[in-house]
Amino acid sequence: MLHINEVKKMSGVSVRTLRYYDKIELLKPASKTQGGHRLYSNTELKKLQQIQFLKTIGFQLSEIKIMLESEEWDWSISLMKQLSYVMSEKDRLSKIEFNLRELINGIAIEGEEFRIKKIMSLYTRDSKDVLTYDREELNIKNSEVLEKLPNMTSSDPDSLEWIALLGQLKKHMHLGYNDTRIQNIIKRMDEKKGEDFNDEDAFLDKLWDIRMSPEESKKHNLYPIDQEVLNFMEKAYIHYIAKKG
Amino acid sequence: MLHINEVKKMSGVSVRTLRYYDKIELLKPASKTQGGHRLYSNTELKKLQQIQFLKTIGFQLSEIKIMLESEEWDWSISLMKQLSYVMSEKDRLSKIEFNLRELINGIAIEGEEFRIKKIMSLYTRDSKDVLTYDREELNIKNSEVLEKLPNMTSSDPDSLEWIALLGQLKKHMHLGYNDTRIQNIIKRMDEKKGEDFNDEDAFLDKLWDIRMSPEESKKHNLYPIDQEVLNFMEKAYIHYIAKKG
DNA sequence: TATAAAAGATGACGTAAGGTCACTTTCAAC
DNA sequence: GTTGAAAGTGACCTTACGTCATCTTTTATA
Repeated sequence: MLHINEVKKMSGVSVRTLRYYDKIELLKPASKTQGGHRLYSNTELKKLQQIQFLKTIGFQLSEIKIMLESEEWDWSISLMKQLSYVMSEKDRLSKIEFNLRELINGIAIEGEEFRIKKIMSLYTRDSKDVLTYDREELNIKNSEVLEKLPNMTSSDPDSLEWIALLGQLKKHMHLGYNDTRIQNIIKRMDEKKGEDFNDEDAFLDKLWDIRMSPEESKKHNLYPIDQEVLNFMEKAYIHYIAKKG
Repeated sequence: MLHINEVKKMSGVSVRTLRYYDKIELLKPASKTQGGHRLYSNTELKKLQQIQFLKTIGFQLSEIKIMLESEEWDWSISLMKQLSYVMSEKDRLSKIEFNLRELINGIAIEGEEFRIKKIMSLYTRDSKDVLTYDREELNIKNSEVLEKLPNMTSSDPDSLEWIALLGQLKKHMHLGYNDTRIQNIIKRMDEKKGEDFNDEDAFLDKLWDIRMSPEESKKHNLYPIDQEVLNFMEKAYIHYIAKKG
């Protein structure tokens, strides 16, 4: 027979938790001393481990209680239920992750305040399902970019580099287009532009050429790049070519 | 001025919730009638939508309150923190999903007997060790990541470029270290490494040198860079240097 | 065997974000 | 002025315990 503290040491479950399980009748001690101290046997230890496991796969204590009480429990059904729940949760988190990355990259390019407020106001209506609303918005705005969207998610490293490079350009813009650092960034941009291997580059070239037309830039509003940065990029690029050439 | 029920209809937020937000001083009505009925203006509606959005990306009300109260809040840090939390949650759910599928398949294949044997053995034998280890590992991950965050916010375009470059390396690793595209990426890495301008680069150099020590690489786990990629990077880099002369 | 210290028990309050009653007061229309 | 709808407040409920505060039992030692 084990005292409550020994059970704690063997299972890692806190004393408070054991008393709580006793109270809600999930796990009662095998017996008690005359003075009322709880005593546990191996049977209870095993059951405790079952509880631990079922908790880690996401069941609530009330559910676990029912499962362990009834001898003939249909495990497969509740496991399937649990699996579908876990999957939907993962899905939800993926959407959140997507939104977060978009926001973070937006900040990297645009700087703090402006972008945040802009994006937040994008989610104004039915905030029930943010992502579907988002998709619709994009659909309406520009179907062209939408086709590229699956490849253009911010977690794609190729696109990410463009975002990073543009962000650095803005960050160090104050150094002037002739600065070494700026010229290096431009150089890397040019080199990356030169990689004309896959189909994505049609889009990337467009991004590069956006600087020519403010109207075009409005069409590709996924990561709005303000005109100032684009103008600066053009200047710095010309300078780079002149030096190089 | 809008009555509370009109706000509900426009925002989808329950009346109880609005009263709750009032009580915790997250969102106070613009004014009240003589009788004490809450009246909201457009300003409050907008703020409510911001709250809704921040909630959908997983922030707690207490955090949202602080964010909206302080004028110049460092959004990038809290967004990164949130992202790292979301990622660890996804990770946890993936492990649960794995366990669930294993159990379900076991039942499907082996029938009744399986559930007793497998489930029992799963938690009696080593599940306890596995689980506690698991939790601790996650905790360590989180705290370590948080320490690095101030320097390593990937909303900073400089760090972002490193992440993007490493990501591309991984993505195109299958092409082999001698491939033109790979060599181009390595070239840009080398060039960026050469930019030893500001203080952040101490960290970036470390990132570059991580390939030497697997233990160090574990410390910088925000965007886990597996050893495979690092080894590949080393090979490709050696090749690049050799070619370059 | 007396006593002190450690271990255990019990109970209350707190957590996050509200839901759900129960009861009272105000608003708006007639 | 009356009345029904809408608004107000307050209390208790939810999960799975953590954290005191106070009291009792057990155990070790003198």
